[in-house]
Amino acid sequence: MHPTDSELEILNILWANGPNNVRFINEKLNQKREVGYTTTLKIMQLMFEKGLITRDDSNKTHIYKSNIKEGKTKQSLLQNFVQNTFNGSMKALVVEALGEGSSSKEELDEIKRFIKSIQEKEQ
Amino acid sequence: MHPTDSELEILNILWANGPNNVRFINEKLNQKREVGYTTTLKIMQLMFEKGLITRDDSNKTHIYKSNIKEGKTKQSLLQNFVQNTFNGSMKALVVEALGEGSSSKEELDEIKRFIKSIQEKEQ
DNA sequence: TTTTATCTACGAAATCATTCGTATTTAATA
DNA sequence: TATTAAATACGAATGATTTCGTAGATAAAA
Repeated sequence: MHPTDSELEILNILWANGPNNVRFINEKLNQKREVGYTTTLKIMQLMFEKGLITRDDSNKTHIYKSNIKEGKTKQSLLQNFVQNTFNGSMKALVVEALGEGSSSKEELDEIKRFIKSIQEKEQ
Repeated sequence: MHPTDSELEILNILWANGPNNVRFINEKLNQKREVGYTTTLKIMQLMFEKGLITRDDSNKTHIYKSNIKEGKTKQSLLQNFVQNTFNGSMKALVVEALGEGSSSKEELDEIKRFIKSIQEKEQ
């Protein structure tokens, strides 16, 4: 089950900050863009119904928690994106990713260093 | 302007096969999944209105042609995906892409060879 | 020329994501 | 206790995407 963009935004906040209430999430979201409180609440309620998140409702203020794994989720989203956009070829994606414009020079260097570290590890 | 998933499917066919009519696109789509002819037609008409594709309507059967560049489009989609999913870090994406499960061993090797070729070219 | 096949145009329904207003409940404060 | 503040629940509107049926136009075939 794939989260939508809005749901992913919320999941990212939960993954980075751990379980939290709606107000916290909403404030984090509002650091990026304007969102009404009840909008965030509604989306999180729907996410709860979908099973994307769980909640502790033993207190007035409910505490929400991600119910799906960050790594698995992102890997699945990536898989899906590669399928749709690059006909399933991860290489085509990497070619585009390492091509001009996509990343800063610093990040490119960092990526190359990472690749190198894999290669060394495996030999 | 970002194409939707369905629109991207159609664009991919146009990019790979050049200008074509609705029937051709629809048949290609039906090799993957069942889609009605008028569904494909409608989507392409909307794509035309959005300016994603152009058409030659001098004959009864209209010939449609992509109006956006494959490379630019995919780069932009990738940029967007990286922003939403990996907080803008292309490295985080590559880490996930080269991680286990995402690609076959063969493809991984291919990617590594590609990376190597870049590194050699730049030094 | 009449019939048949093919294509476009168009409208409308179904689904989904997002948004927010209002009502209600609960807790904290005066 | 009475008031205020904060939280949840819920319904409904909006807009976008996808789907397809039907009607009408055009060309090809009989």
